[in-house]
Amino acid sequence: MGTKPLSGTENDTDDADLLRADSLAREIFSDVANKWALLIIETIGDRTRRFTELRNDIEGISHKMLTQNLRMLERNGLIERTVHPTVPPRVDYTLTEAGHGLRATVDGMCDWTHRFLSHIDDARRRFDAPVNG
Amino acid sequence: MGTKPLSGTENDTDDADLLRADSLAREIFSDVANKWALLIIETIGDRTRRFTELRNDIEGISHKMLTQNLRMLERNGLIERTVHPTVPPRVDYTLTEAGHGLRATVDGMCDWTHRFLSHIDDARRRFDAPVNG
DNA sequence: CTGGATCCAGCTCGATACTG
DNA sequence: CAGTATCGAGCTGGATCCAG
Repeated sequence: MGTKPLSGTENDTDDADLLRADSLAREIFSDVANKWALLIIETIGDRTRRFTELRNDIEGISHKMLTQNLRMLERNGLIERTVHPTVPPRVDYTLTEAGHGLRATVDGMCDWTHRFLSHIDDARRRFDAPVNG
Repeated sequence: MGTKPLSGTENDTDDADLLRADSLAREIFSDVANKWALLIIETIGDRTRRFTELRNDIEGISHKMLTQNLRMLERNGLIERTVHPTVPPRVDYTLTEAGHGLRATVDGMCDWTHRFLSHIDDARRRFDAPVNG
């Protein structure tokens, strides 16, 4: 709301148009539309999570990818990083308001994934079917 | 529906859990959570689009990436590919029901991007601020 | 524990050429 | 127009080491 006209009459690609027209929007979209970023956002959720917790909970993510994406998300103001000056160090990550907003859409995507899971599985099998004669 | 328990009591990462527990879900998520796939879904929208139209409308996408992602989306049953046996050939792409479902969530992400655009821009500037003394 | 830096194998992607 | 195949530069990402 606010800046966006949102005609809604017959323009069926308004959102995509905005991504096309605005290079900053496109840049943000590119940052955010990757599996590690979305998985991190989703995994933090409502909680306060520590680096190692995330590392353990996100299967397959490497130290480097986690660090890198965490920095990127922090830079974009999607997560907040709190350093506790203890020893050993303790660093907490939480979602910001913007982060929670994104999380809502990722929730939708997770939901979608599970709704169409078997449908997609079928489609794959059909597509991958041997070209037997 | 069906296979998903969905407690809803205090589990704040149920969606992420499902992505973690189910390797197929994770695989689908990984396929779909990339910028080109989402941009293609969003650009097709409600319309019937041709290869070259998509190529022209999605700024920065290469012939190869478009082909590759189109195949992947078709394999997952998210888009339908229709070949018209004319000359020159004409191939139409439309979203399937599953594709439209995904599109809805991408719409949400586009919307989010624009809602938090200036917020994110600010956060970036703060983060990138020169470490002047 | 957190995280920066480096090394390098492997994959990604763009360019190009070729088919129907 | 749509699509496949190939090649090579460059980026990605995992492993590892070091530091606070």
